[in-house]
Amino acid sequence: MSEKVRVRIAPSPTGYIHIGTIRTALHAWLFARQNDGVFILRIEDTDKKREVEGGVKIIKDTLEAVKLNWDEYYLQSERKNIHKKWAEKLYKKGLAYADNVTPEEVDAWRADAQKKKKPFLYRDYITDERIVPWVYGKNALKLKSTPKAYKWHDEVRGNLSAGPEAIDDLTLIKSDGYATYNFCHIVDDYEMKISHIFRTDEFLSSTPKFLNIYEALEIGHPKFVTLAPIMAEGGKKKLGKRDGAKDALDYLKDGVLVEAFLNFLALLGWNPGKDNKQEIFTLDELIKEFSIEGLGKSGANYDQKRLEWINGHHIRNLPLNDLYKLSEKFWGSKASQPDREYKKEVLALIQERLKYLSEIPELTTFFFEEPKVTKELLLSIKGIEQPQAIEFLNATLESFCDSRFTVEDLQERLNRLLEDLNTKPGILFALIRNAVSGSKVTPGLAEMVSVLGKKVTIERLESALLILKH
RNA sequence: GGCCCUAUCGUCUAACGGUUAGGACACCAGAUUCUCAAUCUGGCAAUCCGGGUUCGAUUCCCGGUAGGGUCACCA
Repeated sequence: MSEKVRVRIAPSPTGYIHIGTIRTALHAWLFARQNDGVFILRIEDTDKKREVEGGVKIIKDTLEAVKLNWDEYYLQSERKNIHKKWAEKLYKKGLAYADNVTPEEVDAWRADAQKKKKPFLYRDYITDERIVPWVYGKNALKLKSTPKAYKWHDEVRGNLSAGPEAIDDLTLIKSDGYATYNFCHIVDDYEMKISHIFRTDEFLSSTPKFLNIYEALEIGHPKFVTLAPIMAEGGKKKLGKRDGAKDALDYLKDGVLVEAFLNFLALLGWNPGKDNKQEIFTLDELIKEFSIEGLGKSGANYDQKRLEWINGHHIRNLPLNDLYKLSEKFWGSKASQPDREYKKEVLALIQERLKYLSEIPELTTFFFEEPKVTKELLLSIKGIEQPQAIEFLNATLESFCDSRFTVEDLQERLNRLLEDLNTKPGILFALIRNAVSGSKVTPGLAEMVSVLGKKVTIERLESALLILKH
């Protein structure tokens, strides 16, 4: 009784892909991979007016970038004749019709319904006199609906139902010959033997209309897996492009790791259950743990802070070499000359501080260029005066001169300086930090100085002394 | 407005009639012989409201309320 799992993601090429689409795709993909099933990419490009140039490529590039590989690919517009064939079947059976109603008239009907505070149902307004022969490519074909109540099951929402008032005459084939989504997704899902439809909330209320079409077509339907919507941050609205839903690719450009991104999205509306409190998942773990039972019914807010936390975890969990590979396009222009070994050492120092790879330049500037050190900065440490600062830096210089610049050796010398100078790390270390980096925020002092190297460190200490003396 | 869906800490969520309502993010405090992080420890903090059913409701039912969705020759 175990039918082959075949799922699809069906985006339309209308621009960039936002995280809601990726989340739906991810859940479907995880389900397919877990069950040794098939993940299908079907481009829903039957609305030629809304289609944007390069839209298909954007979809493919985005899915590839987030590692959601597909096993089969279809362009819906190429299936025009198949949709036509199924539509003709309905037409011949008298279950579909064309009419001579103008768009203006429909608008007027709609306005009328609105005025009467009633839902607009086409079937309430259309009359037999308006029916005309259907000419493919010339006029539109509509379903002659059969109003009735429906009960159905949703894998996430449970048992659902709707009354006959939810049923209406949907357009099946547009006058340009292309099928509408409402019609062709049903035909295509059937022909492609889709087992589960992963989709979001917005299709819930049209499900009875779809059931009406399935029935007219005399075919069964896949299982419905209706995901909760993703809500805009802080807001109570469904997250959409207009609410600032970002291009999924933007996250990657900001240095969100793909695995972190998928980890974050997978957890939006899904959790591994009561016995598993895991929050950080690798992709393989997600495939293993994912389950339809773990999907939630209520809308989830998109939480940037949570994404940052998850991304930080994934960054820290990465072996240095892997992180370096991923980091390559994030280094600033000033870091172009130095060799990769040096950059790796720098990276190791900031690995546990990174939330986004895009933070690399700002955290590492002083490793690659002369810092701007000012007298004010050097004397900004409370509890230190100019003469003392000069004394401290001189002592440090003297001590560092014959150091081998290993972290251990430097740490020892720093500790000895604390004793010799009878001061606290909060003062001495801060002074050296400022002198060497021009920054108040850096990695650990000994580690940082070790990576900077003897030559650079000595130079910077000397130049800081000069600044102080003026 | 009709219809459909949803409702637990600020946020993501666990609980499938019996728990001191658990975890995580965020926030706050402390620890980590230096800053910022990271890490560890501790703290703050929730069942939308009103009725039922039941010995017992976060959980089941009904009604409110709130939010979302939908009512296209868009998907």
